[in-house]
Amino acid sequence: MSAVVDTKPSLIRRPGRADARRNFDALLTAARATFTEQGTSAALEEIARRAGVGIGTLYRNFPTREALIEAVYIDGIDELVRAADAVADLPPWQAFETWMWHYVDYAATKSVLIAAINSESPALQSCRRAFYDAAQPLFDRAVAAGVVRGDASCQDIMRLVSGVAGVSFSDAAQRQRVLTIAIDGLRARN
Amino acid sequence: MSAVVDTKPSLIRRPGRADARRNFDALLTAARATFTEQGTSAALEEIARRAGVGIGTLYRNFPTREALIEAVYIDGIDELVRAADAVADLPPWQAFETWMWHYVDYAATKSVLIAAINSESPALQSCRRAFYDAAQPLFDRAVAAGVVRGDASCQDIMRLVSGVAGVSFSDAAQRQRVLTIAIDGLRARN
DNA sequence: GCGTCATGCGGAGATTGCCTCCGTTTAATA
DNA sequence: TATTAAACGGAGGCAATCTCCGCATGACGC
Repeated sequence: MSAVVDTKPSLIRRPGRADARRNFDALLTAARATFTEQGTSAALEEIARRAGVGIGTLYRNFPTREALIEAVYIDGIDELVRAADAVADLPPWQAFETWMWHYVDYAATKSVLIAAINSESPALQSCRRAFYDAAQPLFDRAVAAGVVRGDASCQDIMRLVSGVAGVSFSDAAQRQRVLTIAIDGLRARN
Repeated sequence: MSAVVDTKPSLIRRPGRADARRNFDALLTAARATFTEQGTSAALEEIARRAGVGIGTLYRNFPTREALIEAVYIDGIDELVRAADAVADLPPWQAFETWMWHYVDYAATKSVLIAAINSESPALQSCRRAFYDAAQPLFDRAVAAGVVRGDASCQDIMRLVSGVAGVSFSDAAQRQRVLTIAIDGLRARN
């Protein structure tokens, strides 16, 4: 039996050795910050520097820039999946809508990352699956209750919303307005 | 009075001298192809090589990578603006919808470019304006006829659709389905 | 504790792409 | 055809990417 393990359940596989894991996490944190500030073409050497490790360590953990971006992206999905539990006891439409807004916030900040990675990678595939598994029950319940249109799959809807969320709006009000139209359009016609 | 001018009316300013204009167009064509194949971080030297010009010529016409991407992007808007005329004599909803699908096709191929440019650049601003000027009449007519919901602006709707179009779908059928939901959601509730 | 060894570290250096600069070439005009 | 303003293009300096390998260190059995 293993002792107390890593804090995160995590969709990403972290290294086994303590120092390696420490560096891995530091890199991920530094990468998230740097990508957010400077975009996905930020210098990898700076990320290594910020993380306090050598460039060699960065490349050992993430052989390509894409692998690093992907890891940052995937890392963020965990919380989202967990957020699905938190809304489970709300009424169908409310649960669905609330979580959808969570998702919107996430997709907005991460759309830059999505654009920079090959979405066919196996790691991303399984990550997406975990994500849809979290979304599906909320969706099913809402459709069963007749509050969400049933002529589209859950996946369809997630893509629709993520697409809209990824657009760069001129101001927060417009973003709110457009997303409201999009989400509102998902309601079943009465 | 000037003699017969350039073929394109164009939102982009092309150089005056014949050889320069030839190179400018060749670069734009090469850039479009290369960016489509390899993404926006493709080697600029390769683009120059494909266009059959020196790297110096590329940089003279497009001082930064962003300027080149922007030019490719803007270049594509022209056709879209012209397509708005072609649908002018269809019935309101049909005109609106048909053009929207034109837009969808455009936005899908160009979403990668949008992500890579600073959308606050003045050239892009005025380009966007020309674009909205083409869209607005179609939208107004559709709203006046009561076939499109009036609680959103034309701009709101374009952003919504472009966002959805930019998502990478697993197959064409899903893309079709999701976009149909999005566009359908714009209809006025009966 | 202590030895051993597999695993991870990190930076020097080769490679590749970015961008500038300036001597040469060429289209336009009279 | 001569003049000249504009454009051409690639050599070269600089910066970032990525590999490689000798050194360091955490894990584990004793």
